Amino acid sequence: MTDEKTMTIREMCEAFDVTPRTLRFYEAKELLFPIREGQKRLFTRRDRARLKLILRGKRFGFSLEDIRQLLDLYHMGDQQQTQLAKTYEIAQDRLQSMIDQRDELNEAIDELKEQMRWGEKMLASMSNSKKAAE
Amino acid sequence: MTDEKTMTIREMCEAFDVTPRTLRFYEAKELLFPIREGQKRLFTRRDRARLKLILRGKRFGFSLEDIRQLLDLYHMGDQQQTQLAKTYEIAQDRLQSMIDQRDELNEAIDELKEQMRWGEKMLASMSNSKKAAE
DNA sequence: AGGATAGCTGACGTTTACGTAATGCATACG
DNA sequence: CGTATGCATTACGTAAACGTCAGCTATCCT
Repeated sequence: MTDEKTMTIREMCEAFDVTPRTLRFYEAKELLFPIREGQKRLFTRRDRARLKLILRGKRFGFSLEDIRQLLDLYHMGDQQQTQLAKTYEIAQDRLQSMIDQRDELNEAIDELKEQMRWGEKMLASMSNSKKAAE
Repeated sequence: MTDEKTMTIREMCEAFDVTPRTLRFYEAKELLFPIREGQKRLFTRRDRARLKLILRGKRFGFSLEDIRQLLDLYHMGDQQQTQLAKTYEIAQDRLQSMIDQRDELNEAIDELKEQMRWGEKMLASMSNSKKAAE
């Protein structure tokens, strides 16, 4: 057993800094599949792995629906071949868009740095002329 | 005059692949400032530059409000010093978050590639056992 | 003059991703 | 035994970012 301990909803919330509402919402949208003990949710190692990917995907600006499709790639042990192939294609597309996004991000970073150098010069010259006026 | 030609709302829409509603919405939110000829909007070179940055920001997952603040950095000729300094700070924060995002994106790309190699192996072995069964 | 075309202003509708009560069950605690 | 605590389910509310539709103008064309 590789750390097959389950967590309550509160423990999850503290561990990942989300609200209970968020976790229940993700379950409703079939992004997480906590098991039930009575009526209580118990989150497994698998749920934790998925939640980590969900939160990361969100930081990249992907929608929950986008993320849901990608998640299958990380948990496809029992899939059919055709389903797996489709998932693989989706993953390829997503990978490409992530690479594109990274490249554009690099460009944007360089441009912003450039602008900020300009801003520094402006700040410097403004504080100079202010000193001269005193 | 450095290409100081204005564009109608339709021309903008085709050039940037957005709807008129979007452009009017951005104006209402003070992201764009088209001049008026009668009651018609005329978009300037400045608006085009800003729109390009807006759309890019959106692809990075920034909110319009985030973007609005950043935009000031690119068009701060007539600002006061204090205002400029504040804008500069905002830009620094944003730059850092973009760098963080890029780094995390690189990690995610590597992980996804790894998963896909695994998926390829699965696909291969599944098609093998299928051939063997025939 | 009478459309067709392009743009305008409200104003209400929609989707996404949750927030926020209101109400109910179950268990632990003094 | 009562109550406080933790989690549950409905269900309605909300902010962001537009979509959509109705009704009004100005202009150009024949």
